[in-house]
Amino acid sequence: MGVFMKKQRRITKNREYQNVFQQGVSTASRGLVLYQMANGLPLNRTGFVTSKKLGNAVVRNRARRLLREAYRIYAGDIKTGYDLVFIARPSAATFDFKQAAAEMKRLLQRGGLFSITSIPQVKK
RNA sequence: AAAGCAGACUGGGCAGUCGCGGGGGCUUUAAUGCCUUCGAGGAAAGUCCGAGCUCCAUAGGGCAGGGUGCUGGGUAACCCCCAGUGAGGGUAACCUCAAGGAAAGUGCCACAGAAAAAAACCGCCAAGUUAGAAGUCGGAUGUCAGAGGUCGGAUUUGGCGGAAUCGUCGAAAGAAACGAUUCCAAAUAAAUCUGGCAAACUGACUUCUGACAUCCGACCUCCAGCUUGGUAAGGGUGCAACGGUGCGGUAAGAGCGCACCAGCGGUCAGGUGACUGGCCGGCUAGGUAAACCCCACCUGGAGCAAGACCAAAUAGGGGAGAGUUGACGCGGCCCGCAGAUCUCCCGGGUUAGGUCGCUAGAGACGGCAGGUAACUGUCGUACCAGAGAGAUGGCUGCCACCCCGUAAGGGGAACAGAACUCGGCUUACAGGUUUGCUUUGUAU
Repeated sequence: MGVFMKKQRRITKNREYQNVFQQGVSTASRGLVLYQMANGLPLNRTGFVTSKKLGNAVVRNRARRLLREAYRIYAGDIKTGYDLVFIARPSAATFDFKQAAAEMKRLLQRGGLFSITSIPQVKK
């Protein structure tokens, strides 16, 4: 469980982000945008984008942390081999943890990323 | 107790659980895994000053440019801090100040106002001049009133008055004051002679006095205009008007004189100094230097994406020596440095790929000593974030705080996130704790 947020599992290069944005598939909800693209690797990599439209540095840091925690809930239930980029839209600045988790679950479902055997549950 | 002033501190706590980044240890070739430990702020913010550090020439000389600007101290340094001085504000505690030079020069001072620097618009005063008015005095003429005098003729004397000439005056025209001569006339006076009855009213003439009118002259006063000069007391304008107030003084005024005050210069005393106080002096100098400028002091540029090393790909260079020209470059210019080209030697540069820089420090905490203080010295203690698409978080429970509600309960909780490191400044900030002081009120 503890390996899902390590550095190898993160997208770090600007070039990789540009690849996902240009070649990936996007899904959007009121507070989030998800870009997904198969990466050909035996693991998933994630990136979280919080632009200055959200607010000051404190607001951006909190949004990114909430998204990371929310992703941690579902990481074990997702198909492998994808690069995922979550972008926070301005309304995400006021999210609490439950709202962030619900939004992410909807996006992952609409992107068809949950494994067939998994039954997604919001964990305590 | 209320209101206020100046500081200091704090910025939810505890527990459980799941995570993240760094260090250390164990295992492992490595990865992985396990254990342990550390992990946001008073402003981490704005990036406004000052430094360290790095590269450019070792950061050098001159000019230009920039900065600072009461004094003394502190500091690695400062546009910072401390203690003072001065000015302004506040009843006070206390607060504020870009606070050198305006008799070095130049400029500017909107509108208004005569005038914005060495000023005369109004006003005030004097003299001259023109015209007018009133008054007083004198003269001439006329009228009126009152009082008085005179009234035939001749002669003599005196002589009012008038004319002419001459002299005096004047350049002259002329004037007519004085003198002389001549002539005219003679109201009338006196004397003598003589005539007549000679009176009164009226009348005529004349003298004096008064009043009135007109004219002339002189003086004085008033008013108006003009000219010349004096005057900065007053008016009005303005942020500001050529020191202020008072008394004297003057034609009117004025530092023209004096007293006090402000300011200036000198001197003495105190203070390291800014400055303060006393005395003396001559009497006056507008403001503006965040206008140019002058003076004193300081000041090279770029910045951790600095910069150093490594790796792969691509395929360009670098160093040393000589050296015309001095193009390009080093910081805006000059000097200077460096330098086109040739010879020799060597392996580099670019690309946000990696590693280092990169967290032991002008540091933190505590004690002691020095100092009013800023701060400094010394001793002790501990090691206290270090990422790189960027860690420091999620969930749950209890307690504490604030708001709503009778209650159960519900809701809220500021400003804000390290990015090479320090010292400052500025700005933002819910609530809470605390120290000293001031004013007012109450009680004793």
